[in-house]
Amino acid sequence: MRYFALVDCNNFYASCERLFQPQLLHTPIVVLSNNDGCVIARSNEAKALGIPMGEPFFKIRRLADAGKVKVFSSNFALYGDLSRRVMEVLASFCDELEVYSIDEAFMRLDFAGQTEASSLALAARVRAKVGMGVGIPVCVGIATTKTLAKMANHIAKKRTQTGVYLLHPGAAVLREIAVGEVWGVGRAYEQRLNEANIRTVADLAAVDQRWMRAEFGVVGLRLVKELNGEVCQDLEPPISGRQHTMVSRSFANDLCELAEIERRLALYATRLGEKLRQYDQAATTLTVCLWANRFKQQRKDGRLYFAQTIELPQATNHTNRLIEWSRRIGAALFEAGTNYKKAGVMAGTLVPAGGFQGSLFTDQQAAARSTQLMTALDAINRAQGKGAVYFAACGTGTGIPLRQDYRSPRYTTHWGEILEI
DNA sequence: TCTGGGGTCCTAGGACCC
DNA sequence: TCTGGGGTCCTAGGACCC
Repeated sequence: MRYFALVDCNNFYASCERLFQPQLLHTPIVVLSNNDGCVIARSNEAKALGIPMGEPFFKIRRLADAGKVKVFSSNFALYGDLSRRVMEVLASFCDELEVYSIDEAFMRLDFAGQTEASSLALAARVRAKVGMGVGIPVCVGIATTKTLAKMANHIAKKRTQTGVYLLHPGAAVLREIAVGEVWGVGRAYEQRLNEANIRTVADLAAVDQRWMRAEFGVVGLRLVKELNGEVCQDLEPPISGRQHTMVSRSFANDLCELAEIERRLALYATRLGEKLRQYDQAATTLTVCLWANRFKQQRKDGRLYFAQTIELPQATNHTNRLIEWSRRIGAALFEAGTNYKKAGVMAGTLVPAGGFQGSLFTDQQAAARSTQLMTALDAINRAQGKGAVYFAACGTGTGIPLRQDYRSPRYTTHWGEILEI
């Protein structure tokens, strides 16, 4: 029998912070988004205090000031490094691993000839090895489809002491779990399902599939099939097949000047070029997006989102080209008198770098020189630290001003911040 | 005062073609 | 009372995920 196992780190960002400050083991912890905007991770103790996911920080500042909850700015250098270590351990247990997000992965397990008990024992070994080797607590859910494995993981987290669970379709426990907990059922679907008197996972699994297809399309139909043990989603291949990639950031304060927005776009385009070159990809289209501040509604038509896409004359991952076009599109989108809150640059229809068709009019020598320049730029920035060399369009300041009042040290990725004992 | 940053997939509707 | 219809391609928007 082939199974999927979903391994999910418990309260991942909070667990990462705790790993280096073990005295916080039973303290409520929250981790904030960029610019310390809102809560993106909570320890169990913080959840118990009633702090919701996505809560704006200013609403819980009093709790923090009173010492009721320990607050961290997000430290993605640390989380990314610990994630990599967790995934390495998981990879040692199976041939096929799909890293689904920074804190969870699907494993393909072949349990031929194994009993249920020995499967659970394997899951327990995975859990123990990640705990010992990296220090991050995880839960493991096992089932015959990905959707059921997600559900099994949910049960492992909420309803077991062992942190592992093997789920069969039709299990009685599904009658006790709200339909909104199903992977793929968000707020909107949950409301519509409830209106149709479908309230538990078991209700959804038992629903008429033709009705589901008509009401919720193929997405809904797949959900129901997977809940009944019919495989509709296999493991995804790694990221090489990605459709597009994006760099976007909210600003610490609203921006109203084109020059400042162009500078941000240049910075984001720089990062975008790095991402593309890292995976040997090139963009054939480029989109620039601007968001107006939705809490300062100023337009009569209520529009908050402005975007424009262009087809690049030639696929590229060169920072100078990306900056040039980003600024040009940004200037076309910009309207004076609008408070902008966020901007982004997106590369679309990605193709393998080097493999793409040059235009008839491409200056081959200039293109080769530009490629050399990018290689040198990346090498220097790797050696000297991010942002050691950059384009003048990014301004001469210190990069993007980011509010990070509560950031922990980058213990594992920065020599200057290594843990001292 | 202060509200994240990535991604995916699907569908509806418009443009255009014959 | 009036109405073409069927195909493709593209984009915008909405749902979901973490």
